[in-house]
Amino acid sequence: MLDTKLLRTQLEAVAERLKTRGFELDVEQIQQLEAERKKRQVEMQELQALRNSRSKAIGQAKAKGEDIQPILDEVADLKEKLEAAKAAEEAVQSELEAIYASIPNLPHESVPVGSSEEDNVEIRRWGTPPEFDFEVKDHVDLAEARGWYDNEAAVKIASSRFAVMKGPMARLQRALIQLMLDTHTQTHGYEEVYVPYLVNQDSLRGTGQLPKFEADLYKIAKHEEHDTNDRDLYLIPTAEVPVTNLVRGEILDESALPLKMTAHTPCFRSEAGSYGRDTKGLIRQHQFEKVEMVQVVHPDTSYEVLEQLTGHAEAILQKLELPYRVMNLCTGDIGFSAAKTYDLEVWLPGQNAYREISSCSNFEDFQARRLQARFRSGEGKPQLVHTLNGSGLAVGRTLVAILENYQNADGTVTVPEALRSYMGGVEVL
RNA sequence: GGAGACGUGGCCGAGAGGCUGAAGGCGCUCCCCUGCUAAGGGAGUAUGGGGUUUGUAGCUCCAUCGAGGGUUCGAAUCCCUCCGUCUCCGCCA
Repeated sequence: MLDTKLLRTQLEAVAERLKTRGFELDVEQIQQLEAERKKRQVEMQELQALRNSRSKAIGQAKAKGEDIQPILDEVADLKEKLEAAKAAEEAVQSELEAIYASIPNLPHESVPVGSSEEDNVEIRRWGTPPEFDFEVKDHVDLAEARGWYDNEAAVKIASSRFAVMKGPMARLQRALIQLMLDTHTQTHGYEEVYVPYLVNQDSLRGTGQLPKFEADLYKIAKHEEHDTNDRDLYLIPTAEVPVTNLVRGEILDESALPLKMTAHTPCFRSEAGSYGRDTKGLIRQHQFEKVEMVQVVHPDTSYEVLEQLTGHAEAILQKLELPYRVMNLCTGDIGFSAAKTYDLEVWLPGQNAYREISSCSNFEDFQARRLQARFRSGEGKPQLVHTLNGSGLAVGRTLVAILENYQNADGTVTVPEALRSYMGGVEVL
């Protein structure tokens, strides 16, 4: 959520910047509602003040043994008036809140202006795509040929876009998770955390998945359908949700910053609206593994930290010697809550293309405001923190990248050096 | 899953319809006293929002005693629902 003060005082400028990401803000409507809000709120509060003072007077009169009937007569219709004023105020307020909750974050000035992924700017490349003197297979053909990947079985026990993996491939995925977690904890200074895979609505609101993106989430109905669903839980679409929500409602001591956390979790996405894209293989699944990095930092440092965090994700690709490039997402392509995002795209020989494998974002105080995640420095007022996160990395896609980049003519796969200790020393699968 | 107890500020803990945004204690901050240490005295110490102000400060109003509803002129206090914690029993990895 954006700062309401900013929305009140610099609405035009905000609308102007939001335009760069293709978002049209109805300035006039907001101004109207704000004026209405102000009026209603003052009305309501004045009535409340009157009620409070009269009620107090009744108490005092009673204590002195005086007749309270005159005061009671005076406030006879106050209750009804107050209720009406309250209802009016709440109506405007919730209308405004709904609008504010749907406004995306303002892009940082270093974000290139553009309308689609075509306009993303390549920052750097690392590594060279390997050359093969045989016809390369994609990860599906390769893994199916070895009996490692069984799409039919997944469809049978669940549905399409789920995976069944066996033997060395399943183990390779586990090895990747271990490598990533060990690297982030041992050399990048993150604390490993274990978190719930089901979360409540407050958590999803805190990180911005709700109210706008409910359709992308799997919901677990806890009660009968006719029951209220406030307490329904959702499968996490990313570890970002439970991990970032650890600081929801907290006032941290400045010395506790930065908070650096990493977690491996499965992620669940219903991917409504993406049918027809990446239907084959592991690229786009309803369930996939991811190692996530989350940082909660002092506002002054967040852009510096974004560079570091991106570097931490890159370090994994470098360890695995997978060629990749770093993209600065343009205003039209960054996510709802992000002020700036770098995507890491890994080279996939099977597709002859770079594909997203990590997304590293600075949310500034956009998430923190809704989370009410703050810190206090000295005597000062609590101040909102900045939050960041990045995949480090999407494990399923890393698995794809390894199979495809390390494939051999005979259908075997060489194990990257960095993974061998996690694979019992095996060099070739 | 069953039965009971409970949920108050940074922490402990009183309060049982009005003078309570909340006694007292601990902690913390500042000031005074003190040769050092120890001790003592005083003051302060929640969060969000609105109005006023170009903005800050200030002033002022509103809200918040697990959450949400209700009763009442008035609720931390009474009633209901939910969430959570503890104890005992049951079950389970």
